[in-house]
Amino acid sequence: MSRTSSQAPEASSDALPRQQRTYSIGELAKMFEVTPRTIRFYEQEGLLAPSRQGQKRIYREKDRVRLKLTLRGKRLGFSLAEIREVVMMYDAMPDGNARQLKRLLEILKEKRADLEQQLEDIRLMRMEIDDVDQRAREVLRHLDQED
Amino acid sequence: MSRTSSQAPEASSDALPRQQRTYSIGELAKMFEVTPRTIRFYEQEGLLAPSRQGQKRIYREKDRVRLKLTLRGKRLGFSLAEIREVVMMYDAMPDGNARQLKRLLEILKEKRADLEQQLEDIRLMRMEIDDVDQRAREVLRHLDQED
DNA sequence: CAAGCACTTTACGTTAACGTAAACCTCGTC
DNA sequence: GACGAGGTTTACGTTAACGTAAAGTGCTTG
Repeated sequence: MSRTSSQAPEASSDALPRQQRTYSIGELAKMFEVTPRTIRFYEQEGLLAPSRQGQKRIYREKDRVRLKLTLRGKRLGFSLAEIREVVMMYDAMPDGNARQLKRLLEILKEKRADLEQQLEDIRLMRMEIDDVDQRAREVLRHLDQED
Repeated sequence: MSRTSSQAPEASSDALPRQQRTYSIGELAKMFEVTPRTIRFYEQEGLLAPSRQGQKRIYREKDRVRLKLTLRGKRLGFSLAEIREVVMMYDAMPDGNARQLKRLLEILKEKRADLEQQLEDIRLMRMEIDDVDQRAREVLRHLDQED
């Protein structure tokens, strides 16, 4: 697992309201500590849809948020397909028909269940780590005393 | 599929204390809902080391616990390499030298940090899921009223 | 003894999620 | 006008974590 990624740093110099700012692919990449390749790949997988200015990709606030959510999902071990499933349905919501919406609710329920399972897993793993930690410190203590 | 209840094949199979029980690869596989292939693969990757009885693998309680821990780690998105790192150092602990032990403590610290990050990620993702859920239900409510 | 399991090894196949390389634009600037 | 720093597409390469298929071993059961 990768290191903890910080909260998105505030857009620096300009007094532009976030909603109007745009980002280049390189900016986003540095911001989230991923490569441009990764960002293009996510687009190819249907997770991002930046507009273009000539050939160049232009990312807006919405895209930045999506990328943030995507990376968070990844840290939690979700596949890109799973993430897309939620993200796309979220976008299709406003004009969604009832069946689509109910399907969405189901998916959300599943995801929530996954998260609960993870919480339990984390709890248990924490305990085990603490245990190993304790033992290791104890062995160390004995080694120190031997000298 | 159905378990034909024949006469008890092996005596005292139930009364065995867990510590003495052994498992076949198939038993473990069903127990954890993975394939035998997966278990063999984990062995090949140095995460399990069952003894043999002739050609067949014999799993003891220790192996079962290891498998459990491994699968939990996987659910949390850790790679097999990461899991092995901890598990193997744990085994090397009793006769470990100081440098090894300190390295282990560092690794544990990292893992703990990962878990904390995950807790935060889960918290945020929960909120977002709740939000999407809310919106979806609201849209549904309106659709129902239209009829 | 043939058949059926459960197990074994060997080895090639597959998928997700990118990495990496090549070859090409398009600026601003020295 | 050469150049370097960004960006672009296309396409092949790589790694982790298994899946899958083939061919063999050993037991027990009708």
